Amino acid sequence: MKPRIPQGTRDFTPQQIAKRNYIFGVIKEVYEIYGFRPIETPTMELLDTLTGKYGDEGDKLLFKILNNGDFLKDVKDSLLAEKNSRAIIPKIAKRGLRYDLTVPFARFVVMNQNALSFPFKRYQIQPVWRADRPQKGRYREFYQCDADVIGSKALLYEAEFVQIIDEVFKRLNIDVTIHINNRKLLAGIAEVAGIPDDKFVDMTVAIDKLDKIGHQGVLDEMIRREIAPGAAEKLMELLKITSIEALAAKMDDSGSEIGLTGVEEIQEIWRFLEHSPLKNTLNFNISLARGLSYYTGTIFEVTANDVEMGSILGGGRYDDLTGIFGLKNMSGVGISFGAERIYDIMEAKSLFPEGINNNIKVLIVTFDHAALDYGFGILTALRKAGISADIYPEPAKMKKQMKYANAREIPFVVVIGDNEMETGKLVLKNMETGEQDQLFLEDLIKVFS
RNA sequence: GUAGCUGUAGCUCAGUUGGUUAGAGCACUGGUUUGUGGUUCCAGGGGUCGGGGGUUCAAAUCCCCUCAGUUACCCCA
Repeated sequence: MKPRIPQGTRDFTPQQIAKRNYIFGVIKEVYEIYGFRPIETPTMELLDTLTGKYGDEGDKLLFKILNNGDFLKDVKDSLLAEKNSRAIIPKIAKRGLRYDLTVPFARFVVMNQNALSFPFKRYQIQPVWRADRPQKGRYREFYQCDADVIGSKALLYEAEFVQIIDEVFKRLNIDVTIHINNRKLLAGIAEVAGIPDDKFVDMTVAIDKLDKIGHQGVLDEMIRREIAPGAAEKLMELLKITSIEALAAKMDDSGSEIGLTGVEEIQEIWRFLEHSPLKNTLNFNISLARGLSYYTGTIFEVTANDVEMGSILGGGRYDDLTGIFGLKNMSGVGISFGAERIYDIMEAKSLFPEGINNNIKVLIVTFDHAALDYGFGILTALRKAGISADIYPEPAKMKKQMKYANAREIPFVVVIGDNEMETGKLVLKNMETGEQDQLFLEDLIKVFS
């Protein structure tokens, strides 16, 4: 049987795990400094919880879990004969794998509201699953690193997230641009341009591609999406305004209340950050839209400078995420780091620091069975002293044991034979320099402590 | 869902206009050395050339179907 893994999934070697944990570690540390606490939710949710939250496209990308037992027993023959998968799925699958961490979080908040105090700040680093077509930087199983604060409309939290983003990428040594926009401002622009509400989503999908396909491309895309050419052209004119002040004036002139609110929100975030300099650039970007339909206010996105790569973080404010689960008036704002893409960037630019691969310190090699017995005692003493150590499990040829130490990138080897057992002085070899020392056990322990 | 590219040893890949017994490097095993690896030398095992069908005296190579991987679009982290 040929070993395989499902499409879009990956194995991780110890070296890769070390690097991933480094990224997760930095993100966690910063989240905790800003007062976020970790939660975890189950891998699977009830399908009811997930369906309808990500649009039709999202529903198709949900992994469903087949019910246990005789799952076809109660399905009517007529339904089976129809071959309508959509209708049959709820009958044979009541659970699905989580698609993101935000919807499970909303459910969590509603279910645990008595145990939480608001504003509630949580972070969550767990894998999610999407039955998407994999491609570069996109997988069917991947980790999200979310932080959200729920139960407050304060724009101070938006400012905090900007600081968090800045701090994380500063620590990871990646130069980024933090793009920020506001859904209300987009609504205002749509209003001024005369784009009807039912075309708003089409509009945002189109203008989100501005960087990629240019002005003409966006215009074509909007017309393809049946937005009136006149309105589309007016919108393109508005998109050319890049300063917040000019947009504020425009919204004021046109009497767009919602647009004005959007501008004011952005300006308030800027005020919070005025006296706290950032390392990275914070960029107001009118063409930033993001697909997710539940955002209602601020929208964030981060791109790495000097690297061809999609966004490495997304986020925003949503006013009514928990409403669907029966808890009204819970405004929240959150972000999600794209750990996989961050990993790829750091790998490509060799940004992982030395020494994050926490390997064992020393390997004991022996010449014969007597030495192996003796060596096992030494090994135990080292481990009791808290030193990460290993022994080659048999007195194989020196060459083989050394090769093994080398392949595992173990920095030191202790050699044990007749001489060492007689004198009690152990040979410690530095595998990098080739230098050797003779030490008693207690001195050996000191070297590694 | 649509389109392009790729499937040859455990891994990375060569294999010419179809032509004898399909190769290399790494990895693995054994020997050489015999108290020292990364950096001696020698030998060895391991392949239904993704699968099926077709053309041909002859197919890894050409054609068709199929499966898988991958990249791009849609959408998204």
